Amino acid sequence: MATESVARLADTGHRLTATRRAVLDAIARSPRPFTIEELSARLPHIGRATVFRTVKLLSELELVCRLPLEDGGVRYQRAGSGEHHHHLICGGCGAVAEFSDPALDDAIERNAAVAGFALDAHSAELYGRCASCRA
Amino acid sequence: MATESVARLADTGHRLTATRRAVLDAIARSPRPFTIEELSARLPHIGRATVFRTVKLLSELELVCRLPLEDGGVRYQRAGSGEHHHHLICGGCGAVAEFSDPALDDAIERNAAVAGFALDAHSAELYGRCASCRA
DNA sequence: TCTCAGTTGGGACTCCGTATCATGAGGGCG
DNA sequence: CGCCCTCATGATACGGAGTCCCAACTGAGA
Repeated sequence: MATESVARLADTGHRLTATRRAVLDAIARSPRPFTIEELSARLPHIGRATVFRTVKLLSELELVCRLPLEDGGVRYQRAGSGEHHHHLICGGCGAVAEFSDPALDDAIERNAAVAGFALDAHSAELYGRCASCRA
Repeated sequence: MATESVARLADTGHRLTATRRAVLDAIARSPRPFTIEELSARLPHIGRATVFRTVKLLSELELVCRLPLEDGGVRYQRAGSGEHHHHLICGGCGAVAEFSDPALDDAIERNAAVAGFALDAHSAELYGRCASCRA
């Protein structure tokens, strides 16, 4: 499961340490978005600083994605396809659905162009209640 | 300049204290988005906790809006029209342009509906370089 | 196997924001 | 106009999140 991640690390000139494999593995078996503290708790033999460093590295490599929550907190999730996407975050159960929508990206680019901005990045997070939490 | 803000405070059952007027005034004369620390530095006779509390209150009343930055930091800005809008944030000079776009909001709502989400809120921030920083 | 740059652990530290609680001051009411 | 209750304030302690530091360790290329 983490094989592409391992390859990505190697390709970008990073070492494949036992620690990094353990972190990748823990992330791979996370059914839902996790906090650093949760991840760290599941890896008691790994230093907290290292968990932070590793997740930061993985998010730079786009192997995990950062989810800013409505309350200002942050969770992480392993990146689905590696494709550009946005998130729907359920305030009830914490589930996260990903979606991509060219129309949304077009709208974003059009507005940047109108304002004369050269776009580097953007974020779009939708907060609500998923279908099962609504029931 | 802060007259509508003053009215809004009174309307929502909050007191018009000298401290709050001072904070509103400092915000009103902020030419660009500010951090709490910057605001606090300009109001040396006002406690830091009070500045935090006041800005939080004003953002709940939608008199100021919260700008999550690309690097994870946060700045605030007095709310332009009070209308729903999104932000274009320049990584060069820190300028912030606001825009509203029904097409963008439609795309957001459509995606939430497709996923079966009841939407509470959303955020969309665009990061880039403004026209003058590109020159 | 040797070697060294990259990695790790863990504790100290910074930053941002909140909680606590005694004191002070709006503003409705008489 | 002045009282009084409630809300607001300030100082400080506190808490969580993330980073820094540095000595010890370990991949992986030669």
